Amino acid sequence: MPSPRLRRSFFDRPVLKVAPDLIGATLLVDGVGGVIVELEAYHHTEPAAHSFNGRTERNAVMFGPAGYVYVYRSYGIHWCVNFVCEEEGSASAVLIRALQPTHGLPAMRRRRGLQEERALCSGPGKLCQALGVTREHDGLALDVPPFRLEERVEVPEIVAGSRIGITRGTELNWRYMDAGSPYLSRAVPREAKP
DNA sequence: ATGAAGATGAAT
DNA sequence: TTCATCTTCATC
Repeated sequence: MPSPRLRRSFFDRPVLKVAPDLIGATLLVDGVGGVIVELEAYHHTEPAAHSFNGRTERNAVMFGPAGYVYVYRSYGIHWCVNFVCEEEGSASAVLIRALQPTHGLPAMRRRRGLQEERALCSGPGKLCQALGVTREHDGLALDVPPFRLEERVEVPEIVAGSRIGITRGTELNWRYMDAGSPYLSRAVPREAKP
């Protein structure tokens, strides 16, 4: 039987508290998805956050209430999906970086043009392609179809590290991952901490 | 109006 | 390590 669904209020608290609590939750888009095994937190006071320099057309959703989806285009090629956290106006979010595929594997393989399970959702651009997430999803609530988010049933070993592809603000408390998962976008760094 | 950089991924 | 590909945003 399915786990309880996460409500939007789950995200209405500090982004650094939400991030580790989301590891192990299941994300589905139109029934396709899997278990979140890696993500990164972006607080609006961080120079690396898209919201750091204020509201723009692209990041507008980040300035709204918690529990909504922020999708942006990366390198002109890929899509990346975030969940907005904290109270309205705070403009903080978590970037979903990797999933363990559990639902709709055939659809994922078709969209990705690959067979290898490890390669389906092991990166922010990859998982958006596998789940069919695009600009169309920007601004949607994540507790309403096509999105569905289920509570985790077991708490994995969660470790934190520094964010990937970020040159400023590299402290070891922004990237969270399931230490034992083979579906991460990158290996657990040596300096990772519990 | 223009240009430089970018929360990536795949191939070499 | 290179490159594809193009939007976004700051600056001129």
